[in-house]
Amino acid sequence: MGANGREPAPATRLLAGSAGWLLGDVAREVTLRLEEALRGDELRWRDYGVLVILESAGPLSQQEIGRRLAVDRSTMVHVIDVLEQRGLVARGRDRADRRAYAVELTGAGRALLAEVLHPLTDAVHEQVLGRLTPGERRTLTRLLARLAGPARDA
Amino acid sequence: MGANGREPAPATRLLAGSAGWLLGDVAREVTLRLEEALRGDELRWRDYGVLVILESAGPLSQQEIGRRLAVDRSTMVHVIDVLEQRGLVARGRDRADRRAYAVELTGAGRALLAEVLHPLTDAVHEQVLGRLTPGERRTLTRLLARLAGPARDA
DNA sequence: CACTGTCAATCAGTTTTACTGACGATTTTG
DNA sequence: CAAAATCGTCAGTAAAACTGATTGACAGTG
Repeated sequence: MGANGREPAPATRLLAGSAGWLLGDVAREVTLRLEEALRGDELRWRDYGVLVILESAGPLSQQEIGRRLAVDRSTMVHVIDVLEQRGLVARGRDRADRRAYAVELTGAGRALLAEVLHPLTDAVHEQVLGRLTPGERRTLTRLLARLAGPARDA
Repeated sequence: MGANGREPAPATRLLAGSAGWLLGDVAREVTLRLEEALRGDELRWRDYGVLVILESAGPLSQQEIGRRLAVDRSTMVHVIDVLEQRGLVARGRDRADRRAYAVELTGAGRALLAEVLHPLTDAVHEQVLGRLTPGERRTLTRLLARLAGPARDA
């Protein structure tokens, strides 16, 4: 898994009024919990990410998936290999560009997401975000969406 | 550095109203930019994390630092080795428990933080958080602080 | 005080993981 | 059409992290 084994403590306490550090702390915690929740299904955070992206965006090339997850193209080869062997995704050919695959979710992949993975990860998010009221949560989501938005200079 | 080389795109667009995913996206971007900014000083994100923690919390054992960063104790050995060789931290002995080190910042470490690293990372945070108004930024910080707070069940 | 169990740091060895550079096939550009 | 760029792949390499064992220190037991 991650590293330590035990529950992580925040990296900053006093200082660090900086939202950046807090962001890192919270994200690290979410990632650790997510990895733990997914371990039973022999999936890593990144595998789940691939499935979620395909679910929301439809068929994509391996590189495009990797770009969205900040994963190298050569690494994506093996990631998709495994998911394909487990029948969760399929490598179709992109008609417009025969160099690229059009990786897409299979029915089994879609079903696993709906019946197992989403409930699992929703629970994790609930654990972490549970301290906020629904209104606060909406506010947080809105602010983060602004930050995650497109093209922030270069 | 991270992986891809180029600018990362958000992992989720449509779906994913879930704050958890957005959090991951934004944190990933901050991390990538931070790594890039620190590369000139031959430091990784984690090294900077060690220095920041020591600056704000005072001398700590290697394990405690690792726990706060979710880094394994055996990995911390080498991390501190390098920082010590560069004269940024010093391994003192913990008087109360002579099994543990009391790792602390040196003057050089403190100076590097103040004169180089903090300005560098502040700039990164500014790039990413720049889309928010000061008021929104305060709100975000407050919400994240609640999430990063102590003891969220087990 | 000898004895047992625990814990911090370390180290050697192993495993995992990620990147590099090159390649064929294909597309795009000039 | 020739040249440059792109997608996926793979072999080799480099780096990073974990495992288990060891040493010295601490805490509690009888």
